[in-house]
Amino acid sequence: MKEVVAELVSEAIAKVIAVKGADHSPKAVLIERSKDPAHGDLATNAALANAKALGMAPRDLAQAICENLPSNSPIAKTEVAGPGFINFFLSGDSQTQVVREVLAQGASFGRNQSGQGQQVQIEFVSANPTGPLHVGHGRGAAVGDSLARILEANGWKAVREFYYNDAGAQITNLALSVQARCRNLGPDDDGWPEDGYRGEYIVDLANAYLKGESVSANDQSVVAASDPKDLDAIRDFAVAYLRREQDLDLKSFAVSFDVYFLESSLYESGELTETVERLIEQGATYEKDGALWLRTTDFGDDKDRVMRKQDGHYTYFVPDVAYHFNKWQRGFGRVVDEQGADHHSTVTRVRAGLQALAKGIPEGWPEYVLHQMVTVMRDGKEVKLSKRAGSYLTMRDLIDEVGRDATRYFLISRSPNSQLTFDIDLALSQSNDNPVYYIQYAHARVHSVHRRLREQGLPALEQLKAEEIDLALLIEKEETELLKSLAKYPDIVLRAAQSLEPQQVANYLRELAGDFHSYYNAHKVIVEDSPLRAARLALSESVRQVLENGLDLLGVSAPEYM
RNA sequence: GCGCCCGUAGCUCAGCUGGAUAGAGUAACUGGCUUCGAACCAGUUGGUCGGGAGUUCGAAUCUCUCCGGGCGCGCCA
Repeated sequence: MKEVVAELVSEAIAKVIAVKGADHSPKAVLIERSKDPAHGDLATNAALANAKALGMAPRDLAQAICENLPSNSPIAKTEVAGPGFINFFLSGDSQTQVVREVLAQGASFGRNQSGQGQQVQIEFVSANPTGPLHVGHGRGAAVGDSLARILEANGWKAVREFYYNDAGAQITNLALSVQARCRNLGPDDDGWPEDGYRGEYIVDLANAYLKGESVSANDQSVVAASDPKDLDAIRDFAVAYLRREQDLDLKSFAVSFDVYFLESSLYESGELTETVERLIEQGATYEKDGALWLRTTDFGDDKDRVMRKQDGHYTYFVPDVAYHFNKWQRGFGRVVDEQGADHHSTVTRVRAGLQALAKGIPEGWPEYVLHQMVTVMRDGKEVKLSKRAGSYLTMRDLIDEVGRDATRYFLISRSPNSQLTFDIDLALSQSNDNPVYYIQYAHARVHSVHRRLREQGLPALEQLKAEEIDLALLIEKEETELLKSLAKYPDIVLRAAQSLEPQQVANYLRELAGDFHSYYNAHKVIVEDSPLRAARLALSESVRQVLENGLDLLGVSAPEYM
């Protein structure tokens, strides 16, 4: 409807310009939804934006535009207001039409094809297999998975990928820590590896290894060799063990991946050395102080970066570049990396490496969504993040205590750009106050209306023919508000994808649920008057459908009972 | 010192490409269930949108600057 009005206004402006004979190409017409019902349904600032160039007073131009609008259109009435806004009052039909659209389209209402079926890869979580997933990973999981769902709703074909570092120094450190535990050493004993992992989970891991347990993760099965001297065996077992733990956490969060990519595969395939050689060939590197440097300053970095250290090992970002080049070669024209903001310094390096590596890779490829820190509060005090198990800092404990839906909603309802405070006491003691229940309750309420209808032997919505539903009967203030809110949903889906901001969906759903609760308290759906009942039933079911569609984009369930 | 993010009601936060009196939740107070589920609703109180300057018909939103907080700035990953 916005598009229709925008078109009409553009044509009207063109006519005004033609009449005046002015040499002016009008600015793009923006139509927005009015916040205040007194300002109609839609409004435009077109007159304000074009008045100066046409040498007209804004209000006069607004009047002229109104006079040039066709009489036969969805616009029932126009008003010039304030400094020169034009307010549009739509005909009743055009406002209630959204209900028919929702009912006809069902789960696909709000979805669009702007992605044109193209592939987009979303890499997220990508935790190193050196410990359990913590709350920060949880935020990445919630945001990344929701982004994938939102892009899918916009016609993209999303591929979810998890990259894990199973090859670097941190993994050696992990293996040494497990080995030390196998020998009954603690973090404060002599012989404990420097910077070893101190968490209690290392003890469990060591015991499992000594007992010869077998674990499987990502279709690989590893049987523990039980030999404390065999560091390679310990490494393999430890990685598989922790990968399995992480998978269980993610499963309980209802997050799954299409591809697990191993850093070690870049070494095995030779892609890592090929990448380095290619960068050397391209003249993007130089030797200095016994190290190999990449000229990242050519691509906006503030200093060049070491690629290969004096000891011959590559620095961490070299596999990152090789990995992303691999993504490019796999044909992903679009890649979104969801990471913690503490990784933001790698953005410039990875992009610089890719620019140096091959022509044709866009400068802004890959895209990044970096979420800010999650701080955890308990007893009014901040709990410092550490990988120590047995506290609420692990993702799984949080899910067990607060529930999957509440945890996902909480982690997704704020802009990734903002720091997030997860108050454990609040989440535990007052979990009913979590907005997710407010939304789910609205959904369950519509179901309860349907149930009630059945109990009373009244015809269900699906038994009614379209002509038996007269939406013109929806004239209450709360009904008008609901109709407007419903009509917004497709815009929200589009905008959430364009800005890669899932919280826009979360905020919208809270508003829609609030509008429905207000309506529900003010008016009965099941009334004696059967045409009115039919219309209200159709409206309520539309709300339920949109709540379900929106919750699905967040990975949150839409329960029928609570 | 440099880069990125943030600063809106007592607290936690929305605020879409700049728009017409700045919104929720929570806390405090007042009302509303023999009537489709009160995990709800209606209302009251509460704000120099961190400070200042600029651009604009119009700024919480854009620009500059200062202040405050977080993260990152390694031949660690």
